[in-house]
Amino acid sequence: MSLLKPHIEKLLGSTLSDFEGIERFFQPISLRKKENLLVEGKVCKANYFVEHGCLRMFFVNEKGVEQTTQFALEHWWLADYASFSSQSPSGFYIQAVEPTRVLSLSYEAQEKLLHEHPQMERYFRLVHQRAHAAAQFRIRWLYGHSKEENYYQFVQRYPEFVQRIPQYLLASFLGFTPEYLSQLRARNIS
Amino acid sequence: MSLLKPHIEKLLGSTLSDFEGIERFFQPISLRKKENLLVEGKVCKANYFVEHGCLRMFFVNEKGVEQTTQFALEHWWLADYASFSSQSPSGFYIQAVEPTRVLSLSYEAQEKLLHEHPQMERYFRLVHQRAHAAAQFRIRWLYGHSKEENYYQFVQRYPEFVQRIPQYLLASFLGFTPEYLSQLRARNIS
DNA sequence: CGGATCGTTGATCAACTTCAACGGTCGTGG
DNA sequence: CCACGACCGTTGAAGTTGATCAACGATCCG
Repeated sequence: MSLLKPHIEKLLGSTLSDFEGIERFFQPISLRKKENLLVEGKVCKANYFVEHGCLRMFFVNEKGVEQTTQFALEHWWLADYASFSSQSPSGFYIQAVEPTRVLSLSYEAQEKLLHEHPQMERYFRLVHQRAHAAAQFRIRWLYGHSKEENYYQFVQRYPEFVQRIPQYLLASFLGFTPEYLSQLRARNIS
Repeated sequence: MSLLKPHIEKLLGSTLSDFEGIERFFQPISLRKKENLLVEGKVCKANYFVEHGCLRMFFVNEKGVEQTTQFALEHWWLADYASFSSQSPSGFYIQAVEPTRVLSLSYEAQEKLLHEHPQMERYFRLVHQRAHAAAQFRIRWLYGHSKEENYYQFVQRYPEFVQRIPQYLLASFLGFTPEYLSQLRARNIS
């Protein structure tokens, strides 16, 4: 419970007097590597705040290959928001990349939290606005460059993260095959 | 001013008694075809709600080609939220695809609106949550299929919209060249 | 030790781009 | 109202990018 309070305070720009009243809506969950928080076909019952570790969101395409669409590190919220909002079945998986600790805010808990603490509407408005901005940036990035350029830019921008995850996940996230990633790496060990 | 009130009421699930108090923060703007609301290098000063017509967001890549990343039709909000949130220069353009009428909510006006009408925090939280969900869906869609499949699915899903916009914009949005789109069409007039 | 998982390498192949050229249409100025 | 130019869509040839498939080596973990 060490990261959430400062995160809320940072976004709201004020110190929280009643964090206990907010905290009680969250449930901590510890995940082992490769453990799932959500599987395809199930409803995304909660919104997850990463306290420690790393989550990824992926789907399985028609060829049976996992396609990673998103990672979430410390401080980030993750859920399938289409599924979460309407409490309908999801087409995604959410899985721990490494041992991970999250705070889970269930759909019902979030409703009650927002009702009892209306200032949290503002917090989540800002969280989603930021995520929306990040998505716009991401889409631009996907359009703007070849896959090779994408790779180099990503490595340059997030070198520590590239160290942290296996290569096949990086390839999956960048939208190409592990074989192609190997070729890029081979070319560049110059 | 006909679309905004029902949209707010729909998301908040209640009727608005004081719409006049909200309305006054918005400024209507009429745009001719190809007129710009935002150009690269300028700050995205407002958040735009489309009343009638169609906007597109695009950037110019290093080859000088316009890449369309987003369209906004009636009921949709559009802004470069990274630029808007921090009032810093944008890397995007926002342009009218056809004669378009928007309601503009400037950054300062939005701040005041949210301060005076805190229930609007909930409204914008829901707007951004939906947009975030749409972005997740969009990213999945970009990853999931070849460009050819993307084209067919898009035409099937939004046939009326495909009629409405020129082909070179559709190609730009789908992430390929107008020439390739021509080939796809030629193949498929079967 | 043995099997599964991960990364690598190379050959072949399909998807898509690029470039160049052409025809139609639309709108604007004369 | 016509003519011209700009813009848009089309076609085809050649070139690139990245996928696929198959085989192999290394490493990790039981």
